[in-house]
Amino acid sequence: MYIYTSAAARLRAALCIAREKGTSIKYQRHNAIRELVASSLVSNQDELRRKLRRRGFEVTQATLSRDIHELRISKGPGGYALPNGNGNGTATAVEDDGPPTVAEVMESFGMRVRRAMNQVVVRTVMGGAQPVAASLDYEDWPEVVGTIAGDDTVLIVCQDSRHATDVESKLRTILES
Amino acid sequence: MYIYTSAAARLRAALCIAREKGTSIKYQRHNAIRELVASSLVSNQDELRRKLRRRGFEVTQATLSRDIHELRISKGPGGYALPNGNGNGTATAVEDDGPPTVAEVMESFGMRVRRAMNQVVVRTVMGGAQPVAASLDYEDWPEVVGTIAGDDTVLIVCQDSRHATDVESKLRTILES
DNA sequence: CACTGAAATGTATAACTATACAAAACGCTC
DNA sequence: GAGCGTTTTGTATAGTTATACATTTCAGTG
Repeated sequence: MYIYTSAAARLRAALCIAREKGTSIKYQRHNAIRELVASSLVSNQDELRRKLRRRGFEVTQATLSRDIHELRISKGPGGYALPNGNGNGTATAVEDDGPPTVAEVMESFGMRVRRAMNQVVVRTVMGGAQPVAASLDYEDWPEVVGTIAGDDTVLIVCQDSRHATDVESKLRTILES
Repeated sequence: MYIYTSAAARLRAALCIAREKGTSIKYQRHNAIRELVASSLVSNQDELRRKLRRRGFEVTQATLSRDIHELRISKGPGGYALPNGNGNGTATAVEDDGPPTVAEVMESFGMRVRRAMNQVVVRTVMGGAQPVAASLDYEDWPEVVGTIAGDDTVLIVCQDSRHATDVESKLRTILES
């Protein structure tokens, strides 16, 4: 069973927006899928479902199977991929209001979260560390003393172990949605 | 149950040919798969299995799943497809034996190893930090929570001080050997 | 040749994806 | 709002792919 009430509410709200903008909710979801597939590793449809849920799209695996077919997305050794080469042309029309949130970039790039003492280490897809660190810096979490990012790893330094544990669980919640 | 006798006979015959040509039967099958995938529509692994059987290769779906993985073939709306664009160039020397080991890169680049609390800092020659960190990530040592690399310094975050000491000594051993 | 470790394969099944069908939501017209 | 054809979605399940484990084959070595 799913949480029908909140889902229904969310759907209605989303539909309201959709009508105002003249775009269907399905079309918006397709754009979100393209974005996720292009910028992060998506290994199966259930993973995609969880990532979409964090963005407000709550659908079942069956719907995603249909979406993927309609978008002509293919699956290979590196997870799902946009159609051949120019898979971007249609990917536009993505509104970005200000810097992305930690939740957003973690959904897109985050892979693993681990803690050691007062530090938290986040593994991301290649090139994902900088955006994650930037969003953390921007949101300015009180537990976080500072961040350092390489190519696919972010080191988050916290006040102490307890705060690190808090940060770890917050990030892990986002990731596991 | 399958017809073991004829299968066995065919295998032996094929192996005989294989030896003469100096190529393994698996390699021959891989080439046949590439050819079929490139020139005809293959929608699933069972179809591929039947097509291969006509060419004298009698294997199960499981083996084909492994072959497809090794050949880095992807599946999309148009059936299976060879890897990215130049699907042919790779025809030879497919299996590379992965990234270099930590030992190899440390011998090449490593200069000094020091520890502080649960962290280990490795100094390398200029530009050596990334390869060292990459090999550490690849080998996925259990004591290591994560790594971050600059130009000539790698920071290795470990579970705790004890693990960091272990890592320190392992790296130092490589360096001094 | 017997033994040994590595590589390749088959079997059985878990994991994942596609689809038939039914229900709901939509966009119309009246 | 009621009626009606179309579109979208969920449910249940069939279809497809990946993988743990066991077995067989292969290449060396003593």
